[in-house]
Amino acid sequence: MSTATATAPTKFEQRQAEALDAAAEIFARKGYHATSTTDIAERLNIKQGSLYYYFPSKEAALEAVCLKGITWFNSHLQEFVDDEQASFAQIIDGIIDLMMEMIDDYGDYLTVFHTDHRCIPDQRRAKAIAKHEAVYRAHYNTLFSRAQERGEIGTHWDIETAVRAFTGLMTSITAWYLVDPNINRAAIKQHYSAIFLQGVCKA
Amino acid sequence: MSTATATAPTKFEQRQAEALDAAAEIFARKGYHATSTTDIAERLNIKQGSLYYYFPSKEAALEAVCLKGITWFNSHLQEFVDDEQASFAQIIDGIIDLMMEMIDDYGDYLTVFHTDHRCIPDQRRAKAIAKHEAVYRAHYNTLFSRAQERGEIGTHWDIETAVRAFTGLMTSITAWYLVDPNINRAAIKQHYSAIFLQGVCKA
DNA sequence: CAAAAAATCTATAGCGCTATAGATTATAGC
DNA sequence: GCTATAATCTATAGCGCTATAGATTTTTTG
Repeated sequence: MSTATATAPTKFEQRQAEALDAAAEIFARKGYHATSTTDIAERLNIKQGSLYYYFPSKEAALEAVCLKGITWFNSHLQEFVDDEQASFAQIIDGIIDLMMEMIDDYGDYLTVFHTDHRCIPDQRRAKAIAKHEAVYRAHYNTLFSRAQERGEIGTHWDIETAVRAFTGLMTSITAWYLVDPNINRAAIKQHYSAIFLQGVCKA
Repeated sequence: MSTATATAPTKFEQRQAEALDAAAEIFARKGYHATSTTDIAERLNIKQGSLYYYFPSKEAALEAVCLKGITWFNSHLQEFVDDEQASFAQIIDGIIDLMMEMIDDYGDYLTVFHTDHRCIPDQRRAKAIAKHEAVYRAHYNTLFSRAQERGEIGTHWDIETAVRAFTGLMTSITAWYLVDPNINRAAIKQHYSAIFLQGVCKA
């Protein structure tokens, strides 16, 4: 019974996850370099040195935060790739929803990934993050290429440009939403979806 | 002749501008907190301490960089506000051009503003930057409201949402362009302009 | 409850960085 | 060319931060 694949998290793992949350929260608020390990420890009501029971280094914590964020997003993006029935419009709406859900539930992780993933030294980032970034781009490419083949995106569109434009819009949702979480979700979704779909699908 | 308004820059001012360029360059590459004053000094071929002949502090340098960037952009945005003849489509194309020009000529300043302006402590940022950010938003609001009054933007659009979406697209141009400066300017301009104009103007 | 393991604390070594002060070299003005 | 001013250098004080080591407290387990 102990060798089951999805074993319940140990107490250590739970606490480690709390530490990760704390790190994400403070990194998101102050930026990686501007947060001290003391800041994170205070958030957990422990002393600075005790943090190192859960992480070998501040940098490892950043890496873990970035990894958790992009892994979560990729796994959900995968679901759209797997569902070959959905229309492009449904997919776009779905991804916008997904992004908003991520902002609600993992906003700090998202922020940290966006603003600080380049603080991870190149060599480590190549190992830890680059693979996931490639997956993320591949998923978008698959979805957009498929739409183009089906005639849902004009043939004159360069897929990479369309993907860039879409992710740019996604990022601006993030920036907005994080500043004012009371914003009208439905309105954002409707407008952004309209902008993108009408821009890319018609003409 | 010495009291003329636009007096030629003194040697000191020239060198100070060089120091600003160096700071912008390194800040843009490594981020504010990750760059040391030694890094900046080396770029200028002087010793670390000598920097303080041109700036009272590292933070003041950051503030100056951010200020120069946003001031440049605002002054050019002003030109669009002043030109009441231009169509919305012309304005959007013009702003995209403007952004690309800024990326070419002041890319580092733009990057630093985007990624590090929040490193300026709140109190100082309120004094130094906030005013310019308000101008920037006001200009966009003016341009977009005017377009809506003229029927160039659908009446169901919330101006602020449209502005956000547009600036989000602008930011993604920046991110892209900075990674690969050899990209096809004309193609980007055409596609982004199309996405936005068709999304906002029709329907 | 006793012993073992886990979690946290205390204290500090050691590093790198910012900013300053005073000395030094280069430049400009007469 | 001499003097004054500008520009840069050298040296360092002093701070805050990361990471480690060993002591200590808390929790688990038999």
